[in-house]
Amino acid sequence: MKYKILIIDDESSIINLLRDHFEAESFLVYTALNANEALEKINSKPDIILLDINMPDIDGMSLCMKIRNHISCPIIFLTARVEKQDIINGLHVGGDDYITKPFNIDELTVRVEAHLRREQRSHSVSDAYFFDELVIDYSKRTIYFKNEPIPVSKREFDIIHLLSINTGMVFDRESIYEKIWGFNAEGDSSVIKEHIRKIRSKIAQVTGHDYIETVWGTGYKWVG
Amino acid sequence: MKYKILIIDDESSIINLLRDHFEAESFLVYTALNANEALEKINSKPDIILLDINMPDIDGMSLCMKIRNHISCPIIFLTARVEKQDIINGLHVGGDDYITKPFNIDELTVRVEAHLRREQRSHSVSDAYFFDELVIDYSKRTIYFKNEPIPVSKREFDIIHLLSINTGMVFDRESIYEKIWGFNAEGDSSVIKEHIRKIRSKIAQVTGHDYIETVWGTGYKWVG
DNA sequence: TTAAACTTTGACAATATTTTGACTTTTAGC
DNA sequence: GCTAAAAGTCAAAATATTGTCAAAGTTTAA
Repeated sequence: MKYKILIIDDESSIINLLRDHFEAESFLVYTALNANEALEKINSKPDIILLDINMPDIDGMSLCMKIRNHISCPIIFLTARVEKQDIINGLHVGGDDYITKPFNIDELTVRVEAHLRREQRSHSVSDAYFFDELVIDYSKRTIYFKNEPIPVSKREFDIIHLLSINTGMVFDRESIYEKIWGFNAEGDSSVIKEHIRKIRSKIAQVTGHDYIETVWGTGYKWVG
Repeated sequence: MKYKILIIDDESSIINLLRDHFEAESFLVYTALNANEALEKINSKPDIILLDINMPDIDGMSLCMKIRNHISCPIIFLTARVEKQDIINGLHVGGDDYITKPFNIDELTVRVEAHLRREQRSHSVSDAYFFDELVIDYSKRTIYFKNEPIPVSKREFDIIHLLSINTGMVFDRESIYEKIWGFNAEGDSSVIKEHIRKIRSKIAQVTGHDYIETVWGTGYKWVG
């Protein structure tokens, strides 16, 4: 499986340089010259993102925030060497990284690979959640009750996944829709109602218990 | 910068195991074998705390409360698998987490890292307000008393939220109405009377205490 | 290519909440 | 104590949100 990398920079010379390099390293490369393009390309679910925060027309930090609302992969920031120290500190956050321009492309590659390895390690662990006899195995995308699988569809599993790894946290229909269908998906978040109904019916049929609680006026949450 | 982790457990074998592991992961490790030590070590301002709630001489929950009065970092509870369900539920309050013993150390590490990431990203100190046994968890939009949720409606929670994050500050009905319904909402701010009544009744029924004080001729304020 | 499974849609029913208004109680000042 | 303004109470009406169903559209797998 090829890793997907998204490169966001307003200088096409840099984009081309990086594209050539990472394609040669057999990455699947996506690129964006501006914020709008970047947010569109997010839907391709990249494994890692390179983001230039010095683009003249764009506030790199707020773009970063928007990206963070949709995806949690590592982001490596490309910054000018003259960047203020407080910005640099802000960037070095939670698994993210930065590298100053002009950069050594080998160093960049090493960092990218380190992040991907680390991400993979963290995903390979803790890949199932247990709620008594209900087991949600995220790597197999399967739910079990007393070791018997409960068949659910793709969308249904996506919703169960989102809610259950955030047990207790309330999601409104809009944000479930945005997170799973993609932020610029067109359509009506009221489909969620129907999916929730199916999920509840399938799980309750087997377990006799409703794991999804409606928070009236707000959304739904998983209760363990 | 190294992350600081405080490990509280009465079994020194577990302490040593965790110390070795987290030092190898380049954490700065602080440890405590009992409640007093724990409260002393709090002054080192750890970024995350691991707390065994099954210590024989110590009530883990009340220690947790005391810790909460000093610091608002995430706490991961180490619990026995046999712990009662209502305790488990209570632990999920305020963005905290729990892991059952015997635990997989990689899974523990992943959770620790996830919490540190989340904390950094959201910049938010803690998304919950603790007063004695009453906990208002803003991200979950839920109120708990002794770990039992008290159901409140959307508007009710909005009002509780506004008042409680500004404990002691008096709001007149007009300004509550403006802040929650929107400044150009048409309607009568006397609805607040009714909502306040419902809130008081719901909370008092469970806690026996009225957290909203009427300031006659002026408005209402939250009293902690 | 076809059949089955999945996803989406829209109308409507079922529920829960919010608001209203008439009424009672409490309060501060006279 | 008396009074007027402020706050509290209650139940019914109005409104908003969520649940359900069947049918149509779409994708997937054999």
